[in-house]
Amino acid sequence: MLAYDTLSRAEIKLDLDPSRVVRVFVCGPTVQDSFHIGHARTYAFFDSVVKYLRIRGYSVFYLQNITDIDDKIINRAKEENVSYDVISKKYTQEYFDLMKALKIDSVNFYAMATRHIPEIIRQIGILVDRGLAYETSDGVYFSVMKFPDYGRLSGQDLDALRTGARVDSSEEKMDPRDFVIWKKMKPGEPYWDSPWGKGRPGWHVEDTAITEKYFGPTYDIHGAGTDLIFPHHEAEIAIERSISGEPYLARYWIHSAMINVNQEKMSKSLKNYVTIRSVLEDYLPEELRYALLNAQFRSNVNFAPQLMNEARANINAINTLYEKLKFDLKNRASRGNNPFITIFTEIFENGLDFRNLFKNLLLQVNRWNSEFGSIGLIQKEFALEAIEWVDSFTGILPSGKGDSSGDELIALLLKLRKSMREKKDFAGADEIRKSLREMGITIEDRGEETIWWKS
RNA sequence: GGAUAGGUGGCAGAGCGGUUAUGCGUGGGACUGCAGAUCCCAUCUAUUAGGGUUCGAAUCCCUACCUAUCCUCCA
Repeated sequence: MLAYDTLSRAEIKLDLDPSRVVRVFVCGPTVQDSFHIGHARTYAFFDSVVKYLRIRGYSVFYLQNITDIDDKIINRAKEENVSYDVISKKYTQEYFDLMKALKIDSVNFYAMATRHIPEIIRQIGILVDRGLAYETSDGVYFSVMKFPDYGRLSGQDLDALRTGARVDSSEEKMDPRDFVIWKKMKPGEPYWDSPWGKGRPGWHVEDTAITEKYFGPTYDIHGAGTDLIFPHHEAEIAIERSISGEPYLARYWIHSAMINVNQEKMSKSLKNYVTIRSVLEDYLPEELRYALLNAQFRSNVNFAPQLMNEARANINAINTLYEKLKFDLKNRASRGNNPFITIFTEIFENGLDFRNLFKNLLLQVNRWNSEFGSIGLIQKEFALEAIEWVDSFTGILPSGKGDSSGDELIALLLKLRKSMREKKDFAGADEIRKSLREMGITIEDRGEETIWWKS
């Protein structure tokens, strides 16, 4: 399986040991505000990648952190005049609700930062003891000068960083590039006790403390959005190597690109922030997943109406064929070696290429449709199985409304409609079709019989 | 200014030295009682600009211009 590795700056073969647990860590969100489709892209992508690995027989432990203490959370709490954890709990819940809605359910464990304070303090202690971090009046900082490899992952030149005008050079930091690993509390702020006084952890150590606890000093795949490469992952590498001596805390670094709106990255100041919730008001979760996955993961995706419309059209085409196949294959039989799955596997593993996978699925859907009347049951079995296989990790088939409580009513209505059509009462028949449509039922006349499904 | 990706038809987006991908959109047709879905055909006759290498370039090299992301919290 090939994938682009940020550290190698090349597409490389992922060498994973099938006899051991594959350890995957993806940076989770800071629970400070509503979540947007950028979050959805990153988490849907890794959700599908992990599910794929599992399909291929790997046992994957997928760990994600949740940053539930942070300046932004504190500021938000101040604005709303509530305790910080009112904010963090509210948005943690929203996050989980949205992930569920998007069928992102492959994470084994969500690690809250505030539940790992002892581990964080332990790591900071080691860094201070070794002279790699120092204390000031407002916190503890990691000294970047002591870590010559800083910048390796992101291709940043340390000297260029030094001259960069936008680096925050305030306070008593020895070097403007140094990053905070412990923030001392200001009056009224939440705090935990530490050898450096009351305060809270900095962002970067949070993740290294968590991954070290569950995975040890190294693990297999570290994922996140590209915007976290610098300084966050750079800092993680600096911290963990300083502690463990292992070169890089993860063997492979996979970063998914950004979602843009009007060709610009979403941001609050530009007011081009598209929330997951707002998209789900108009589109199915599966349509969103398709739209977000349907790109090479290293390419920025511009979010526009056409993107969602295209997703809707394609999802509909796949789903329609899927329903028709299911109708024809009431008694399923497993056929073994499915040639389509073999092809799709090869396509996908060439760079985790969801876009190419979908493209080829669609090409097949077109062929299956055009030959629908003439292909045999075995081919239909293969087709159905192949579609389900793709869905099993991409999650693009509409789940529909699971309950079958209305099925009898639908059958009755269709029977009624059939007799109306026989009597040429097309106005009445169309009225029934229209009502079913409003109930979310799609029907298709096929000679004598009419098939239907929920959509 | 530095780092990293790019600049392909109305839009999205493959191809990475030699068969004018593909999807969406649009137009026409088939099927249907009709509609949708589906299928067929077509359309758009595209490769930022200028040099170069080559028998041959969207694909390699040079120059220019342009765009996005990162260099600050960020998925």
